[in-house]
Order: sequence, then C-alpha cells, then structure tokens
Amino acid sequence: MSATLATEPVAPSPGPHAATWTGSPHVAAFRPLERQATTLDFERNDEIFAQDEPAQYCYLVLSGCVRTVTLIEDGRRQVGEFLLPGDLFGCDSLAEHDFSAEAVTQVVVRRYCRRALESLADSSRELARTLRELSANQLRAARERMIMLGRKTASERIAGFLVEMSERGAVDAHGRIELPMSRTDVADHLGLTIETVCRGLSELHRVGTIAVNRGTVAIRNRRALDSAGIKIVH
Amino acid sequence: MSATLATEPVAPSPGPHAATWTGSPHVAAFRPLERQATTLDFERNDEIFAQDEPAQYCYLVLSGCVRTVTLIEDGRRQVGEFLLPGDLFGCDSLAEHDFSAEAVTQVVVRRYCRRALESLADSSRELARTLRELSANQLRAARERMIMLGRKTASERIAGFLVEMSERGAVDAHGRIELPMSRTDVADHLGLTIETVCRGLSELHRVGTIAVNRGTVAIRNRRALDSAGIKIVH
DNA sequence: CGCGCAATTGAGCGGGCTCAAAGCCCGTGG
DNA sequence: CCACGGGCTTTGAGCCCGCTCAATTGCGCG
Repeated sequence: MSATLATEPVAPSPGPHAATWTGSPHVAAFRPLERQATTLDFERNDEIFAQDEPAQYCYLVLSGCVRTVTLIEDGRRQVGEFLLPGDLFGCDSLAEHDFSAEAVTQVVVRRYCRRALESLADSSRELARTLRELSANQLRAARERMIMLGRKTASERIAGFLVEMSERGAVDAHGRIELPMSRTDVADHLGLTIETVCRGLSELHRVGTIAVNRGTVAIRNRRALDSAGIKIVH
Repeated sequence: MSATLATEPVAPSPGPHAATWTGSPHVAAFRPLERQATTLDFERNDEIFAQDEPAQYCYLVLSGCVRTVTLIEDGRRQVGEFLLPGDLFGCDSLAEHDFSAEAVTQVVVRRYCRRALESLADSSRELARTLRELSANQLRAARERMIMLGRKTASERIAGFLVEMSERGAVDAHGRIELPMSRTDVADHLGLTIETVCRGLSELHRVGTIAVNRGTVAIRNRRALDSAGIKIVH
C-alpha cells in the first residue's frame, strides 16, 4: 500500500484516467497549506520532477496515475511505485529527490511547498502525526516490495501486483482492475522483463484466473489470484 | 532467550564485533526518554521482538549487530537490514511490527517506550524532525535496496553490499570489513542463495579485489569493488 | 582426534532473459 | 470505409545466470 491520505473517500473521477478534479484535498491538516498550493496538469509521460532535483515541493495526486522512477548508470530502470488519486509523493524526501516522478496518464496534481509543510508540521502535532503515519505506511510497503523483489517468482510477483492494484482501488465501473501503465512500467516495477510480464498474464488467463484486455484485467477467480500472490506470514 | 535486564546504560565488554556506540548527535533528542528506558542483552540468534508482536517498544543498538527478518508462509526469508551500533529500529512501525528483530551477535540494545516517544514527539519539534529525517533516510535506503533486488546481478549485489557495510563503519582495527552475519543472512538480505554469495565472494577474491576470511573481508582494490557495485545515476 | 556446523566448490538443471517475429490496436489519410 | 503505419503487446526459440542437489573442505571445540 502506498501513502494514501484517507480520511474521506476520494470523489471518483468520472472518466477512465481522465477528468480534472479541482476540489481541495481531503485532509484537514493540509488545509492551511492550500493558500500557497498550486494545481498542475501533466500530459502522458511528462516529468513532474527530476531525479536529484532539489526537493522543493511535494504532491498530491488528484486524478490520473503517476510513477516514480530511479535510474542506474547503464540505463536500468526501477519503477518505485504507482500513485493513484489521493496518494502523496515527494513528501518524505531529503534535500533532493532521489527519484523522478512521471505522468503515466494525463494527470492532475496539487503541489505543496515542502518548506511550508515542514514548518506547519512544527506547530501542528496533527500534521506531524499524519506525516509519521504516512512514512510508516511507506516503509511497510517498501518492505513488502523487498520480499516481492528478493524472494518471489515471476508469476507470484505478477499476481501479487494485480491483487495490490485491486486493493488500492484501481478498479473501473465493471470491477476490472485498471492498468493504465505500460507493460514496460510493470516490468520495471516488478524487476522483470516485458516478455515475462506478458507470459505471466497470459498464463493466468490460460488457467482462467483473469481475463486480459489492453488497459484492464478482469478477475475471474479471486481465490486463485490471491493464492498465486503469496502473502506474508501473519 | 536470555534478556538480561539492567536499568542503567551498560558499557559492554569489547570483543570481536563489539564496537560500542559512543553517542551520536542525531539521537540527542531521545535524552528525556532515558529515565524509563531499559538496557537489554541478547545472545546470538535471540529474538528481540517477533513479527506481528504489538509494537510497544523501539530500540537503539549499543553494541553488536541485529538483523530484521520477514517470513513468508512457505518459509522463504527476507533479511531487511543489518543494524549496527547507533542504529535505531522499530521506531517507525504501526500498531504491530511487520518484521522480527534478531541478534546476529551478542547484542546490547537500549529499549524505549514507543508511546512515550510518540507523546514526546508531540511536544518536541526537535524530536519530531529527527524522526521525520530518520524515516526519510530509511525510505531512501529502502529504495536503493529495491534497485539492488530488482535490477542488479548477483555479483553487483555482493559488491554493493560490501561497499555499503564498509561505508557504514563495519570496519575493524585493520580496515577489514566485519561480516558477523552468516552467509545465509547475507543471501537472504540480497535475494540470493548461500552458494551464490560464496561464489561471488570467491570470484572477487580470485580477481584480487578482496581477501576473504571467516568473519571479515579485506579490501584489496577499492576502485574495483566500487565499480563492481554500480551506483545510481547522480 | 573426531564431531558438528558453516563455508566452499562442483555438476547439472531450469526459470527468466535475449533476440526475433508476429499480432493487435488505433490514429491518420486516402 | 478501408489501407497503411507505428507503437505496444504477445508469442516463439534458444541461451545463460543463478538455483538445486550433493560432495568436500575448513574451523571451533570438546
């Protein structure tokens, strides 16, 4: 799970990955920051901020899907996470972002000044707590992804990814999981190649667990999907 | 599990791998918590806390080495991180820990009440900032490890691990990197098998980059080691 | 010296990668 | 309305890195 500010349900965007939602964020603690915040639009594949850019701002996704990307010298790419409406990103950076953020689809974000956020956190224990909780959730998610990357097979990663996306509410009106990102993005998120992701999806399709379309996946057998994406001991 | 209980900070006996934490500025904000804190000893392989245990306490390593461990249903294991003197762990959990912590060597830790920590953070912006910075650093480290696990080859992971350990000060009097943990621990940290870790170390030895001993590794060619553990674009 | 455990080395296999070729979707223009 | 083209996805064939299984070595300790 990622850093979702969940105090009230997000007003669902009417269209698939479209429709600008210009309402104010749904977190009381952020309200004092609204005055100096800005709403921004991005087109598909636009860069929202760059790796190693001074971390002046942080962002809240209003609509669309954002990916965070880290690059290594030789071009290898890691997609850290996919951010959906209600998710925050860039709040927990140090002086500089250590990853870039790019629009997967058309995106609308609300941009906040991190300096203002920090100083507000000094005076609002409410906000400070929210930020701590957010970090804790991010860290938990990061640990889960470490297991995914370090210890799971290709098909487990793919099934687990579908489960995660469905639980995070990336679901359309017909109950299908929305996958607005390319197979390349998914592969770079799961530490696999495009081909392996395709084969994994095809296999899940072949055995009747899911139905695959271009930008969506329909779940045919929830139980089978869940057990294909093994969980942590609890 | 032999958790000897003392009420005063202990100066542990200096043995191998028993570098003692001498106090660092970034935890100065913890001072008000010292009154109700406790110093604990653990033997090799003792469990400090369990996965899914209520996260009542957090810990500071005074001496020795601690590993955090996450298990999956079928026994697959992921070692999240190795903690050295001066490192904190368990501070950023939610209601329950989602990983266990175990002593790699003989260990002395200082245990703090998380509830007290949280309430102190409400009144001390100093501490609140420290905690936020701590989380930010943890997240950065987690992202770097994601690249390691998702996108690096076995030999890159091994070299990168050695570089990391040397930079974190796990170095003995002769400049050798101290590796108090078993090969199994290293393997489960890097998403590899024991055998692959061994072969990787042997190969680095064969080409003259390092010299391998039981619990230490001496660096013979720093440049070669650095370039074997590829960095992130900067 | 001999036992037990961890580390190392060897041989062979297989999952996921690489390289390559279709296939499909959708926009654009005739 | 269809033909064409480009980009992404899917499928196929073969290879290699890292895993599995197994044997050997090295080291600490009674």
